[in-house]
Amino acid sequence: MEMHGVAKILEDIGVLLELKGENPFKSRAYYSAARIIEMIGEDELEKLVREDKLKEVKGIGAALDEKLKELVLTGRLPYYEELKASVPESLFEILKVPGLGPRKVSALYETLEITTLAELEYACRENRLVNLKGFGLKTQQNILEGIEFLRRHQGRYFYSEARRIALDLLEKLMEFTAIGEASLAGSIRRCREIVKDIDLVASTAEPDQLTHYFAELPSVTEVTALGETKVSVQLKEGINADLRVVEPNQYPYALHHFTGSREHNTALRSRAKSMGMKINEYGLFREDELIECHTENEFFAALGLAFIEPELRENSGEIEAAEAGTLPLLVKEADIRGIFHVHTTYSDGADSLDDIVRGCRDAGFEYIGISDHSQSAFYAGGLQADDLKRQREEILSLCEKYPEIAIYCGVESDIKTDGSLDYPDQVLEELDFVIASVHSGLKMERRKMTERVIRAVSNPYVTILGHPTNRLLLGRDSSPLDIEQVFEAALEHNVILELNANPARLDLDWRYLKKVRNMGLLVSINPDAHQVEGFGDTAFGVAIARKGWLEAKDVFNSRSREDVDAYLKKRKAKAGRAR
DNA sequence: GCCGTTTTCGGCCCGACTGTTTTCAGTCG
Repeated sequence: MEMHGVAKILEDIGVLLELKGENPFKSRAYYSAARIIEMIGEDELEKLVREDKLKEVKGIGAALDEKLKELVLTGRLPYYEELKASVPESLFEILKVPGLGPRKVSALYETLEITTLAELEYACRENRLVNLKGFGLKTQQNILEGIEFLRRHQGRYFYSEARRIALDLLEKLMEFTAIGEASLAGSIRRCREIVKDIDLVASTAEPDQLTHYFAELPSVTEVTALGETKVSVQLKEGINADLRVVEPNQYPYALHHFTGSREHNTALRSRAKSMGMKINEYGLFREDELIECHTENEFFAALGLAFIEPELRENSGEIEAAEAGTLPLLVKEADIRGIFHVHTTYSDGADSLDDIVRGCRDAGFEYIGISDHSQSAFYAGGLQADDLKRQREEILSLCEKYPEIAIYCGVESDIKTDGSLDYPDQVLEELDFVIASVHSGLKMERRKMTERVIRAVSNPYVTILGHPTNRLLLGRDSSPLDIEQVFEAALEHNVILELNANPARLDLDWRYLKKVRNMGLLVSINPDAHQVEGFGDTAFGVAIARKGWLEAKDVFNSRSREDVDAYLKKRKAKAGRAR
């Protein structure tokens, strides 16, 4: 049973219980368990089940323990199947309509027997919602707009894109004359790889003017809510943005509150309560007395905690670590000293080798690793052994031309379906490094795919495993793969794992990184750049690395030129002996 | 359904906004 399968099932049960009007706290218990399973991972879950230790996990009680055991051991859960059979599956689609929650969806189902988006749209057009208790003309209109919104955008955006739009908004916000402080908040501030909307927090002495100023910005196409402290708008890019406005002395509390995550906030509030305090977006209180904090730093301190970086606020151990003083010193963009995984016009890159090297030097990096596609990658103009030789000669001359930067000659070799690489050893041994990546045959059976990747990782010439799961965000699921086994093999064979920083990949997922770090594996944050501008993607990789608790010492390309030189030479010598 | 240094029962984080109501339920974050 797949980990994300288990988490998804628990999540579904939560929704189904809500639809059936069950005790909302019961649903919450399932949602919370889904989160827990997501974080602990597949291996760990199975281990806990086999050792009968699942019940010791906070948030898993007797009932969930039993259900999870059944699910993991048999791959089935009749409780879930029966629950699911009692409610039309298409109701899940309807739940995605903004403004429709389980109660309303349930009412639509019970009274009008609406089960699909199409039926709902039809019922709205036939004016059937107007006289329904709890509904009205306005709700009906909102639902119609919501359906259209869903069809246009699935309501999900890449972090890179949403962040760019959000920063533009923030800039506009700062132009308001009476602005105090303002910041990005929400999932963008936490660096989630996919976001649904933009959250902003601002302080001002003139809240009324600010909310109207925001609602009237030129990029706003629709105002969906406008209150005294909150504005919700839709932007021309399709994405929604929420602004929360507070008084200057409330700012740090509000910033924390609207940064979330919900799970982090809930956990922190419980902690505050147990310490005799109360948290809301306007402050931290003991009795009714405000505990004064001027920054988020002071806010955490008042709760007996070290400052928790926004990226870590997912309630996955950060509060405990902040209490114990064991939070990681997260890697920063400035720690990145060189770049691997860069394509040139030799294969499918847009810039010449010379331009790429110069661009990398000008960006202030100490080294660059060139890795064009290998010969099987026809679609990308992969290099024959002769082309590689020619490229190597050009690199040697560029080394003389640009002595400030080390240029490593490598390749991104396809991993063929049997797990072998795309060149014979005599070709590979000439190179400074090799990135091995799967590019085709993505839908193999799980066991075969795992064997394939492990065989590649076991090849002594492989330095880095490229985009390990092959997922495309919002486009393609990860390849079926026993990733834990791949990690073990990488550790055994001293292979670095790529964190591919392309905003559509961000592969490895941050949820794996803490485990990777604890295993002692090295990660290389690679832009997979196809032009000079592509180096900028490295920042997205750093954001994900931070989210995965990585420190500079866990990141290969935060090492100095001398250290990387030594590492690659040693690795190469070892490969030669292994043959 | 979970949890307990007040508790094995009775709580469970907290508040804004909208639309439907005429005091509040539902949704959202």
